[in-house]
Amino acid sequence: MIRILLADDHALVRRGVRLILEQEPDLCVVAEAADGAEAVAALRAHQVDLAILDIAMPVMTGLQAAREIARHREPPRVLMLSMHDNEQYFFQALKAGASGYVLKSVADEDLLDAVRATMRGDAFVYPGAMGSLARDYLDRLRRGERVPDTVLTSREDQVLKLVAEGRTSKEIAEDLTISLRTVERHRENILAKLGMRDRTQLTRYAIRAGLIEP
Amino acid sequence: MIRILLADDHALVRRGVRLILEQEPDLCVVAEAADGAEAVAALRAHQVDLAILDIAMPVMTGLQAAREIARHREPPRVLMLSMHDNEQYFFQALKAGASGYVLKSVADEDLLDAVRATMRGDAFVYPGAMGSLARDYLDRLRRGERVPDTVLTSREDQVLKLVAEGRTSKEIAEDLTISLRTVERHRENILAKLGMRDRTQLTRYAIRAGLIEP
DNA sequence: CGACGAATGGGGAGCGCCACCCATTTCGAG
DNA sequence: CTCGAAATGGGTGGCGCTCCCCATTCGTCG
Repeated sequence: MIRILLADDHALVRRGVRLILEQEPDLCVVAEAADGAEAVAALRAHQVDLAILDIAMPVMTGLQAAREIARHREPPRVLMLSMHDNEQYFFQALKAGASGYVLKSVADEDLLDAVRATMRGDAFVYPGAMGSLARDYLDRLRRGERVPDTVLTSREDQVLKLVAEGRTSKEIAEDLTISLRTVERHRENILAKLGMRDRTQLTRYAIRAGLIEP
Repeated sequence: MIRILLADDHALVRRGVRLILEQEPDLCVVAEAADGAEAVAALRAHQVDLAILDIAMPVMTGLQAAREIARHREPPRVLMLSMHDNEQYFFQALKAGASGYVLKSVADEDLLDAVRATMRGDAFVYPGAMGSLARDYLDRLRRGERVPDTVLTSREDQVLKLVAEGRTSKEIAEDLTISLRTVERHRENILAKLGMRDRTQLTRYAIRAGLIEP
């Protein structure tokens, strides 16, 4: 019997996925959560074998929750649920310690396959239409190549979130109690790392990355 | 027997909502669609009493599909499914001829209630946590007051889309072969109408409105 | 017809954003 | 211990964005 924690901010989606999962006799959803913080809390209250986390959730995103969960003594497996076939997400899920990455656009059989593959201990699972960048990445991993780490630092993530929310550099500097120049420095580094040129692209990226809600 | 068309770009969500609906003996999902264009096409092929449309879909959004459907001779009822409790969406759904507006964050019973209320011919339905602005709006409608039309013009929509994609005013002016000053004029009007102050907020709005993908 | 909104265009002021240059401190990995 | 990466801070210049002012030409609706 596989005990599952299901986290998604939309009750309707949660209910639907639960019905899909519980059509299988050996799968049982023992807890639900509407955001990342609830998910982490639920893990303390319930014995869970597998956590299925939506990426885009308020309060704490699925990615943040996965990082938190990975620090436990006996962490459950983690399957990330995502809206879009986005490579940045995929990389971050990988780094956050997830065992799989499933798109909401896949069929229900693919979700069930991913659940079983993950519980068997298979390597990183990504069923359905796999993006070419993601496939390249997994191929290179299997060949033992190391890949450049393009992910932002935690401070840059923090600044990016505020930028994408529409705050000005001055406001961000006051929030973080650092100099205006340092905020602008972080912004420059973020733009350069992501190959972008202005705030609007950062906003869309932050939404894709689950840092903010649309 | 109520025959339902279900349109959502995520197969997993579609499957889940279908399971919720078909727990009721008198509800039957006779067709599914992954975008607005498919939904409109499916209506020609099937006899449908109720169309449940997700707002955010590729190719053609649920709002565009609803406007299209409203032009039919005997249009089915339309229930909009939305991710967020956003007033702009709500207004647009109303104008597009929808009979109801249901948040994905509501419980499954609320969805079923909305389906039945809509089929009974009840006025605009909005179960669950209703935003204060939306409630005001419906109250004023019931009292017969007329409300100001805050929706953007088609030209403004066009400019907004390009702004949200990160194009500069100069680039937009070249695209639309109009003056730089006219583009800036449109931008000012858009910001004023929506009560926003910069491009990042416009980007998030455009994503919520389904004008662009994240 | 007259009024109003939509679309078009212009000038100017102020500030935020982004790109380029420079630096120091701290901390962890090799 | 040394080297690099992360975080901190400074200066300068150009251009984009936003907010004021102004205008004309169309439609449409009462």
